[in-house]
Amino acid sequence: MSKLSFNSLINLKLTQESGQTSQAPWFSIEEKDENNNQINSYFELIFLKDLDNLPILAKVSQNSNDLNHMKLDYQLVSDNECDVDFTDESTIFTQKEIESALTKEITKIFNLNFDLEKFYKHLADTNDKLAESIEFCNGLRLFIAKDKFECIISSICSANNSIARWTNSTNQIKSNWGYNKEFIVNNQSKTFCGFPKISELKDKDLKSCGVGYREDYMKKSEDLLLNEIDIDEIANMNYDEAFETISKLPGVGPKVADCILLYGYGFMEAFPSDVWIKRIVSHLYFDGKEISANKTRDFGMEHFGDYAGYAQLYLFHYARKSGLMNKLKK
DNA sequence: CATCAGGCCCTCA
DNA sequence: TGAGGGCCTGAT
Repeated sequence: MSKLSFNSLINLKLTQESGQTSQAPWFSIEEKDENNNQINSYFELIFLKDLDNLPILAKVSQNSNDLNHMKLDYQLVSDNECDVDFTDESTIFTQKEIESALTKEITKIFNLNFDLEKFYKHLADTNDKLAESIEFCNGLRLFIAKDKFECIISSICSANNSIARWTNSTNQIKSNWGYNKEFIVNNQSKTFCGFPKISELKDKDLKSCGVGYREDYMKKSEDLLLNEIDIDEIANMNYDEAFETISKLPGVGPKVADCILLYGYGFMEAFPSDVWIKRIVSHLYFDGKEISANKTRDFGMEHFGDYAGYAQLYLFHYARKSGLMNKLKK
């Protein structure tokens, strides 16, 4: 077992299960430690871009009463055990290289470099209405996409859709056409799937995965991403440029664009405004007077600045946990 | 059997 | 520039 660990404030379970749209929650198991504290573990197949897209199964786990620590273990594809065997000849990278790249990737995915305490202090100092959300959201972090293309396709899929159907569709796309690999997890065999590359999804029957009319949007977006728009180049743009560029994709309106920019690229100033954020913002900041989605977006970006992405995440979760959401239901 | 879901696109003032 | 109707499909 490896000894990799992280020492930032994070509520792993909350972050995984708060319904963020960049990706479906990872495969999870719950265990108890010797003191009967709950330990939450999450598994996912990660591709290390810095190491020729080396596939690796990551396991992050956390003791539920210690939100300042998180543990990281991993398995290579060639292994069937939880311990890594670096004598395998198929492994052309050193243990150090792998662990360094994996640590970097996990840090990105769980947004561990973001200073949560500073964000909380900012809310308290400015006496923002969102300050009371901290009690419901302590340790909640953005769950950043591990694959930009996956984020784009699944975000297009999320529009006018239910979470259950959205999760189902993306999982089917992965298991049908993505890289599949079996691992032994918790003493049983389990298949993990990566998301297909752009070219691999080109001529596939996406409708069979239940995406409905969105298939058209996805196909045309794939064409653009293969021929005109460089998916990685967007990361080098400023927010406005990136928003304009990603909005060229069919099926990508303002809300989906901001989701992709926030969760796929880490643009923290994005404020994805769906119908719920609209209702919550109207209630909390406009005295209940209903405002449009566009105006909600303008307000969020102006009011929260570089904290807009986190503010949106906290607003949503706060409303859900405090009962406000039920109250605003129409 | 209707209605609706964590929007987008298109049309028409 | 913005308001409003239609839309795949599975769940309820």
